[in-house]
Amino acid sequence: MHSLVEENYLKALFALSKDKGSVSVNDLSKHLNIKMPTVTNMMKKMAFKKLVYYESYKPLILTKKGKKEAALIIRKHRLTEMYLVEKMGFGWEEVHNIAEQIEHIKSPKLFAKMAELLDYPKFDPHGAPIPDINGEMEWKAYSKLSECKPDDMVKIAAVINTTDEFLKFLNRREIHLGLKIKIKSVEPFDNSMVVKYKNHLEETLSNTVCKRLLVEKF
Amino acid sequence: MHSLVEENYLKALFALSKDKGSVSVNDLSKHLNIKMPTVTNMMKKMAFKKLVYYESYKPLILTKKGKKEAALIIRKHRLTEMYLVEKMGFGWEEVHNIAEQIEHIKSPKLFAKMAELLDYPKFDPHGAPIPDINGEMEWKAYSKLSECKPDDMVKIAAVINTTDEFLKFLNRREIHLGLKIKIKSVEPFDNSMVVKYKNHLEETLSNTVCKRLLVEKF
DNA sequence: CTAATTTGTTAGTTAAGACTAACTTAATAC
DNA sequence: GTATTAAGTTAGTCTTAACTAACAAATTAG
Ligand SMILES: [Mn+2]
Ligand SMILES: [Mn+2]
Ligand SMILES: [Mn+2]
Ligand SMILES: [Mn+2]
Repeated sequence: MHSLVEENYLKALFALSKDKGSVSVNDLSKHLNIKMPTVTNMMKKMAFKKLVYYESYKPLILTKKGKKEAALIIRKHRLTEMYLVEKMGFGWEEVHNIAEQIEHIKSPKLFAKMAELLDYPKFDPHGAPIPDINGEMEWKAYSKLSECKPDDMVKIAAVINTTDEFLKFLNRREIHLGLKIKIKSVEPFDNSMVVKYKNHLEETLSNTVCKRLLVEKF
Repeated sequence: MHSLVEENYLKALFALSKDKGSVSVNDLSKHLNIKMPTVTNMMKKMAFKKLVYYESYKPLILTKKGKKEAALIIRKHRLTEMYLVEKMGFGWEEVHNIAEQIEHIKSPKLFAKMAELLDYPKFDPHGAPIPDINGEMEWKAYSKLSECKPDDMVKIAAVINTTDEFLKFLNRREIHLGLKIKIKSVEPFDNSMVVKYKNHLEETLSNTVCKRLLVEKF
């Protein structure tokens, strides 16, 4: 088994390599708030464990094994978040920090039970996909709300770059997963949007907000 | 806050000082499976933090602060066990190892929620009392089944020195908390008991077993 | 009461995982 | 194409929490 520390490196590598497929020592260092020499050291250790490909001065790449183990930790994280929201009554803005700890619990049975009680959920409370027991996961082809046009009718499918503050902001605006939104207009100078939903007939959302909302058109 | 390691020392000190009120370095060392010099070192560190009274060659005594913090960890442990059994469908023999990990989670809200959902339980699945939010707890005046006499009618109130194996043994015999038992006879040479309960009309329980079962007479 | 045994302490070592300082390689700017 | 800046590595240090070996104190036995 891996230490809690290694597990957090794995998750960070996985998250950061989303697009390019590789990560720089610098990025990883910043993401984890750990100085670069410490990261270099840990990468050598994890390379020895076949979790990551490491060569001096080259980008870091997760091995197949590393990717799978990362995905399984993310599975535990997202199952936990879903469990806390669905079965214990937490708000979606409260669960990340608890899941950050519980994801390291060693008990396949606990997470199997969560999955069972939740009826094998496919998404976490923020709309992110929950990897299956083999670490397989795929993001659906969502668009960002910021890329939509006036008169588009969309449904909120996921929230990205979620901080507690951002989620509390959405709570105050009564914006949640599954919400149907109509785009009334887009301000050309700051790309903010005026949208309509439920009993909010004219709500303005900044581009910062719109870039963090993934939507499905319908 | 304290480290996971310190928390485990606190729990061990609390558990071992049940009777005498103090613990030897040797006992603590054996209980935690940690060599004596390591324990001595840790006691000095915890004495500095005012968790334990420590003087060379004297028995270890928890401070009021140490006792309270230990009790609050035990509260988290027992709430978790109760939650796993009552809300997630685990057997009483499956929950200890999970609780051993979850007791270290830093989230007052998680445990507040468990307590609320369980309707502020007073006992864990093994009959042990759950300390309140101030770390207060008291064992009721139970007797050991081994100390009962023929023809006594008793109710199983708690199980002590619980190992998974012992609990599985009780499962096979259909012995559980709340079960009403009649003592038919006691074998004088090995103190084993012949008892009657439910549809078990003549079950023999060894003294080892009877010493681990706490009962209420009625 | 002394001897043997058990218990406890001191000193020194180790591994994990962090850090800083100094140096090297790679990337970017001019 | 050299100079500057940014990124990455090496070497050495620190803290936590473990260990062993050696010694000292306390307890128990005869
Ligand atoms: Mn999360
Ligand atoms: Mn984590
Ligand atoms: Mn337990
Ligand atoms: Mn524990």
